[in-house]
Amino acid sequence: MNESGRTGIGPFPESTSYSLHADLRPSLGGSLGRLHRLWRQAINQATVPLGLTECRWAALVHLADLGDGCSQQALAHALAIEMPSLTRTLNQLERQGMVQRRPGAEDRRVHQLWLTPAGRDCVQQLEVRMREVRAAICAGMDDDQLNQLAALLQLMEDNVRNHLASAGRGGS
Amino acid sequence: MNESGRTGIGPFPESTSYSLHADLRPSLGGSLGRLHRLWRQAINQATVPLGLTECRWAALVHLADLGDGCSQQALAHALAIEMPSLTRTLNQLERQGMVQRRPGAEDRRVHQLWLTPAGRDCVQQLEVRMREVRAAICAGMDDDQLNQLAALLQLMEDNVRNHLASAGRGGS
DNA sequence: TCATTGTTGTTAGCAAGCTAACAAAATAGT
DNA sequence: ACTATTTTGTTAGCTTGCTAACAACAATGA
Repeated sequence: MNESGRTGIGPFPESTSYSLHADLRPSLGGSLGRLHRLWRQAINQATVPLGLTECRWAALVHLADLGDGCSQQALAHALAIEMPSLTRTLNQLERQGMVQRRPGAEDRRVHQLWLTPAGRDCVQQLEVRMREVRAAICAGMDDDQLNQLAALLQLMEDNVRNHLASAGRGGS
Repeated sequence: MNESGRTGIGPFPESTSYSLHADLRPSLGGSLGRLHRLWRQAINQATVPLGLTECRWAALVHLADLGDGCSQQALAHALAIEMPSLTRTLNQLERQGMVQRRPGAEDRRVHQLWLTPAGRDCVQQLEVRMREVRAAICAGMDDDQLNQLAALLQLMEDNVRNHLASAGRGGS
């Protein structure tokens, strides 16, 4: 079962040396992607027993955060995904009895979202498990480093959004 | 067209305040996912004119890095994706005339991978464009910060891999 | 009032990750 | 030498991101 004793996965040398602005190979984006995939895998491992996958637990947790009665639009924005992706996820969650869509009283276009008691239960369990995974993943990092990481990620996110916006309007 | 003048996308307050280890809401993983999606979007914008999408340009660039003649196994590992995902990507690249599979001389199971001249051309253009995107995204960050970021990402990646390994063996 | 435009959500279908199950070749064990 | 296991790659089919096109409702304006 591949017991090579290294941190890495296979029998390959871990050629993950990052370089500076100047001479870099294009690995930072790749690093992000890898970490994201691995993280998802870890959370899936912890949440599959609850009958949830990444997009479903993420939707539940963010919904709990936004509060009952919020629109799908708002939830999609919080998750930074597009509406059709959310539609599908909510269909699944509704079928599982975690979430309810109710027609909006004011504006009959919107579907207001409500956590069911089962959904609320689930969120509680989720938070416990996610805290565990996160603790494991952030092992060896102190609060300072976490804050720096968060700040850098935020800065980069802002930068990409700006870049996308300007390039989208005809900046080549 | 939603010109609210903020960095964010919509008319929503940007509630992205990160907290410390202790009291956090589970947003760091989400932040990673968002950044990864946005980054991909930016690169896609720049590389679609070349007839490439994320997984294809990533494969090309890593193949160029590993050198001609490497196995699919090795490339899959470098990309941190599974073999079936790579198989599909390589089928596309082969159809596009960027890459060639050749039967391995020593071990007839392996397919050795070779960049065609067209593929090599493409990699060169890719590197230029990716450098641009990357420069935009890393605006306002100095080498120190980039190094710290890379180190933190690497640490977290190692942590996840360890966590996955131990949880996989029954550490749950 | 009635037509035009914008917003919310849906359906349909593509992209690219994954696991499971397999064939073919190499390697190990008896 | 012959069987059993491991490794490499493939196919099939699921998940969850996306865009495009649409229906239903709201808001705006002649």
